[in-house]
Amino acid sequence: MGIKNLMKLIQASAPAAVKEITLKELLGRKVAIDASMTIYSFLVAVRSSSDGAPSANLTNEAGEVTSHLQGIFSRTIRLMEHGVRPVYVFDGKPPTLKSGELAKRKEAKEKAKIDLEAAQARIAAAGEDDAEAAKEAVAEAEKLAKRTVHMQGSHQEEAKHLLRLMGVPVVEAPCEAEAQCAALAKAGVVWAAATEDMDTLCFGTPRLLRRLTFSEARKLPVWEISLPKLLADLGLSMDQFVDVCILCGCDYLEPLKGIGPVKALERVRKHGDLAAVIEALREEGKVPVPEGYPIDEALRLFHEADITDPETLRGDIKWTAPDEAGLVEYLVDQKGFNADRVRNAIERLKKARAKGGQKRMDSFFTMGAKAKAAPAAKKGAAKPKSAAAKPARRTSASVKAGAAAAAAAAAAAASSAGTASPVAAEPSGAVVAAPSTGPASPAATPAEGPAGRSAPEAAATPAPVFFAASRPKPAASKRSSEDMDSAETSKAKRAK
DNA sequence: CTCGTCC
DNA sequence: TCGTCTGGCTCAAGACGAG
DNA sequence: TGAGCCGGACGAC
Repeated sequence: MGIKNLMKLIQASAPAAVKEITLKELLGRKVAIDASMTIYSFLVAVRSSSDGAPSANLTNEAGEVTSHLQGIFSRTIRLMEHGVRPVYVFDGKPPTLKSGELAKRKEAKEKAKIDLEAAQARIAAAGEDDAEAAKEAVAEAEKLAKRTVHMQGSHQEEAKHLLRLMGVPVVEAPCEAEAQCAALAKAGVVWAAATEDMDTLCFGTPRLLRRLTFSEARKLPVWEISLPKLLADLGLSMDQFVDVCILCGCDYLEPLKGIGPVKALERVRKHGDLAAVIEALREEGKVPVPEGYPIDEALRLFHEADITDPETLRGDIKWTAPDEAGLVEYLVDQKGFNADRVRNAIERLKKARAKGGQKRMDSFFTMGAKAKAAPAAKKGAAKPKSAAAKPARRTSASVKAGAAAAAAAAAAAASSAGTASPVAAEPSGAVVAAPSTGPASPAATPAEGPAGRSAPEAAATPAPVFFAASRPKPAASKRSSEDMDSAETSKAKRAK
């Protein structure tokens, strides 16, 4: 899943697009979560071992798997206790161009299954005689079992049922959940998409949250990746960014031998767009490009992804009171959960709902902007990717001097643009080069904050910092909606 | 903090 | 020679609380 | 499955 090595590329060439944030900063935020990935990770991780045997998922007495329910239940409550308002987005039908990728995964899974059976046979054969061999076989079976984890439709349906009982909104995407998450974020229906899948950036989410898992500060901080900032620092338009990602290797298209992230970026900067890059590669003849290499279709999947118009979902995305009796009946009676724990959790959930429901100060601004933007939203049918889009600026130096210089140049250019006006930092409104269904208009993307906010920060740093793990806090800058986010209530009071 | 439990 | 890509390898992918 | 690490291949300079 995702774009190969994209995170590395970002860390090398646009590190400032990634910000470490705490859960506190997500208070009151609506966040779209890819449900399938979440469920899958719970199925893999939530296991329990019993005396010597390889670990297995949690189950009720009837043998039905409950790991995903346990995981979703506790994580959702935990998030809501921090004031996060999660929306779970479920996959629909996968696009046909993905079938190659899916077939590959299926094959790998079947192989793992065969290996697993072999390992299990070895466990049995080793018996008590050879404790050493048995232990080894168990360890191997353990790993293989995780590789054979297969998510079933029933798991998804059960998760939906649980979430609905909890009063947490569920969205059923027509196709890929990632695309729907991005559309929701782009339209401002949610504040960000939370997923590990970097594809979501290609689908145009203005904000991507990674590592929104885990409890409190116990582990790693959450990463917020800003798309406008990323584009500015890379010096790419949205279209060009997608081009780079496709060249790096995505689920839809085999990557080209000899082209990695560095060359992908270099090439797109040099030639302007994907079609031109491919053409040049064919002419040069050094990198083999397959005959019917379907770049147009891959482009279409990203630019015109099959999604439900976020505006039609806006009204349904609500956090309602949990159905307490329903939850007890489902989790305790049907799935064998501990009654006390469930009741306790429900109490926490009810309290948590109140916390997340508090209106953020900036919601006022957001709504104002949206109201104005709405009429303008209906744009004409999507242009077939304007190849005419000028290659933003091609520094010939960057090709020569490598990523470091390129990043420096890009960062400098971006920050100077950014300080002039927060809006200008959003490159050409490319972020909202919406798919045909996309209702988003530039102004409807609320609080394109990160670009505006971190631009001054970058300007204040004379030399480019490549692994800026700990950057100084940005000084409070101009008042805009995003400043309210970080400054919270104290700022709000002063503003009064 | 580690380790065992959740179902 | 250096930078970049590749292929093989490994590991870990949850949340919680009792002690 | 992805992400980090590493020895080796290969092309650019």
